[in-house]
Amino acid sequence: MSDSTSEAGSESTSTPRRDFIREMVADDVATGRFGRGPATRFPPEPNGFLHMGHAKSICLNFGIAQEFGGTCNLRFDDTNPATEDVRYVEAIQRDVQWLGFQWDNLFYASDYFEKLYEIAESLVLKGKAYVDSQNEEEIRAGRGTVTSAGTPGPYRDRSVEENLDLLRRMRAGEFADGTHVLRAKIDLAHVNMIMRDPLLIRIRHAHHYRRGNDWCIYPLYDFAHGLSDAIEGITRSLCTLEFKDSREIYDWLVKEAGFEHPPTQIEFARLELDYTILSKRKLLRLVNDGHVTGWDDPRMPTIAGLRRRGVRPEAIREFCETIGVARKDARVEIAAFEHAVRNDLNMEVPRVLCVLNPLKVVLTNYPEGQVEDLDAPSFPHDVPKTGSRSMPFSRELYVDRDDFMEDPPKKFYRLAPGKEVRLRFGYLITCNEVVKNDAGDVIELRCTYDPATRSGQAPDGRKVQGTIHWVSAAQALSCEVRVYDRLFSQPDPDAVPEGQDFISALNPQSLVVIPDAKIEPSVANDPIGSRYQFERTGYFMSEVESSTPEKLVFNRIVGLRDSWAKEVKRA
RNA sequence: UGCCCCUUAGCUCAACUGGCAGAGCGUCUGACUCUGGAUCAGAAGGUUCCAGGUUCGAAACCUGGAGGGGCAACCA
Repeated sequence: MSDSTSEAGSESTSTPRRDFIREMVADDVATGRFGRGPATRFPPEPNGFLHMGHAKSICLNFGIAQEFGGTCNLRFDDTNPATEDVRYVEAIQRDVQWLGFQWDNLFYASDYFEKLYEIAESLVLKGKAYVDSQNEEEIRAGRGTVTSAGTPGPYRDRSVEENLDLLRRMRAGEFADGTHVLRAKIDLAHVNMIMRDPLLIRIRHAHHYRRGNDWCIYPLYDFAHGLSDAIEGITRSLCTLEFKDSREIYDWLVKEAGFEHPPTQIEFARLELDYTILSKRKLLRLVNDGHVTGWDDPRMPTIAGLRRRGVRPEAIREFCETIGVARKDARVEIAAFEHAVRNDLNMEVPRVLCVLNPLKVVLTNYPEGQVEDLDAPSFPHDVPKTGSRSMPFSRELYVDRDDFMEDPPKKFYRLAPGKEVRLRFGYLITCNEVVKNDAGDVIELRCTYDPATRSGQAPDGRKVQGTIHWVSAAQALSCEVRVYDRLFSQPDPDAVPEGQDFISALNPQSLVVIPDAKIEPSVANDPIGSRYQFERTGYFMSEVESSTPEKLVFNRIVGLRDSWAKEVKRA
């Protein structure tokens, strides 16, 4: 952010490191090469929900506009009637805004169809484009291969008049799908396959979600994209690496169309994240095949999913900043994202105690019927926030089953027969007796508390290693907790054995529902959607769709780092 | 097999036009002594893929090699 420059003398020690794209934009500003301010755009196709990969692009495009006083448009690249839907354009707008960005203009490539058509005619007139009437297979065959040149088809040298006539009749709807296409006339032997007379326009008698049935010739990506950028006065068109080879046709088209100071394409590496998948096509399959509950399933890497899970936009922006932008394919560890999420939440959300897997504890020497209120600060000492709540304490409590072992290994600092632990914000207790049912399951612990240790400290100075969380049985609220974990069980979900696909890599444990957890009563009247750290467990948010005042439901946003689990794994 | 891109710490990545190779995660140690897990501090960790060359100086530029990726959709 902008720290004040008024601070004395210190040479800009905090000049932010710039990536290669920002360097270029800074240079554009310095040299005035475009004759206009920096202008970027975020151009999603409305055929799915936005995900983390888009978040990277959004932060880049909108971020550059903010930092350099430029503009950033939201443009829907809606040139394929088969896949697009208003529902997606609405979701995309909501997600961009939720991330904290506002576009300068909202545009649709489908509004440029007429303009694009005019450009197409002008290319025909210049002899730079022709109508090809070969079928798909013939065109493919005529393109050659990466190592051999293509061969001209029989329609390549049609006259300008014939091309123009055919193009007009294509537009008028006289021809069936696939009978003709408009192609740029460039070079069938070009080393760049994309330049071998790329297809510009195809016939599609289909319903377009915005144009209805009034338009039947649809521009292909390469034709529409650069020219749309140029029409909007974009200066730098930021896209991912796989479009590298498209840059040549991009430049060719904006030049042939006669744009002054046309935009220039810059490519950066697309984001890949461990243990998840960032491909709209594959995410759509998860949705359609019912592997998740929808695009906003909290396990999805979509913006909507992360929002529902409880992640804040600040964390996503912070993450995008830390991963940077470069020209090398980057696979980022999901741990880095989880770190950003914790880092954000740590400074923001209050701590509460929630027992996920309740085990009853009876304090045999605590007066029956007595309830005392313990004061519990909501934030640890190093979070600069204040506030506290009171926690009822009584003879019957719940602690977490994980915090008790009947036959503990060494270095287990929690409850075990004969062992003493500290109850967070409360007394030291010692376990004296383990009660089991007929099946041999532990159903209750009978303990004694030390009345002199209300502060958590023993007056005699004895050390107690473990501190565990707890709730008072009578006052605790029952709640449902949905423990979300990684969607896939391996870092690269596509790296599966022959014959299988990413579906087989799904993590069967990605959602574990705990129907009856016990949470301290202080949260009872908090608004739905409140976030907390459940101490020693993780960060949680009350589920917006499912929580009711009668029955709270919590999503686990992210767990805490767990060194004991690591210790266990090591053993 | 043609063209293009990439190769830097254990891992994932930075390093503007050649000028002391840096982060995050992970690991280890310490502090806070009421979160075993938060947070903070410190440490360890490098033949910049290899071989040559240019230069006072190369991760960066040049040549060759090795390994990985992209491109031959009427998708974007």
